Amino acid sequence: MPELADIEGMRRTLSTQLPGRLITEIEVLDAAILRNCDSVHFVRATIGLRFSEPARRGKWLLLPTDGPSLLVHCGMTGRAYAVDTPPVARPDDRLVIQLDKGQLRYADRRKLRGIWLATDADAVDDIIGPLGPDALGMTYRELTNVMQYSSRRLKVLLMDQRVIAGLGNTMTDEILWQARLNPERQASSLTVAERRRLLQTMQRSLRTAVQQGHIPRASDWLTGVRDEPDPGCPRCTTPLIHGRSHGRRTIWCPHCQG
DNA sequence: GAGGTTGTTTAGAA
DNA sequence: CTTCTAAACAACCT
Repeated sequence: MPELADIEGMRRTLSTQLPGRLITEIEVLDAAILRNCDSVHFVRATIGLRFSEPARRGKWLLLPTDGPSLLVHCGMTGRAYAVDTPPVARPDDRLVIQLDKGQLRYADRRKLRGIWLATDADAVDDIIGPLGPDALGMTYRELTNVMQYSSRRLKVLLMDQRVIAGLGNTMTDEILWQARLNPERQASSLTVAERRRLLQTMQRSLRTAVQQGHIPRASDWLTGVRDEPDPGCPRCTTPLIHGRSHGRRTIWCPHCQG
């Protein structure tokens, strides 16, 4: 589920539901997702708070209130969403925040990350840690700054949240495929034209994904075929290469991305 | 049982 | 110093 576009989709939806809502009750179904406090402290600290406008930083979802903020990181399988009426219980339900109208829920199968409570802006920064500029709306100057002297490989650099915030494994493969750039290239080896192409492709594909509220799985995108057993390139049908960058699955077309 | 997965952090090697 | 690798976290799928 969660990369920039997915998180942005959650934020956009929650921004129509959450502002002004009052927390009346907390149901901690699995305390393991509370990362910097225990259930008792979390309940005591949050009941009576009123939500304001949700925000996003990279893959972090920020849920501010008139008091402390809830910081949500969905890991690989998390999802934060609001409902009017309680849905049928599911095994991956972790937290239910009862509101004066409806519920805010957090579901997460694997629990790789979770929810932090931040008392003020400094605590927010401490918990989130250093983040590069957000991939959505990144400028050419920012991209050049992080790339021109880096000897790291392209894909690994793009996925480093301290360098660029928001890109995950799936979108990074997609952007590099659309821009016809090999993920193993050294970042500093890109020409000005290639960097401009990378930036334009990144912004165009991210905007499309954000509009849909999730990463598209279109047949003319790499995302549409990457989970097939024997995928061919959607552009030229050449069998795609499966590799590994920084321990992560990496897929590219040996013809288009040489 | 083995091996894989949309994320991040850590230890240790090169 | 920088960069890379493997493993860990956890839970489910094939």
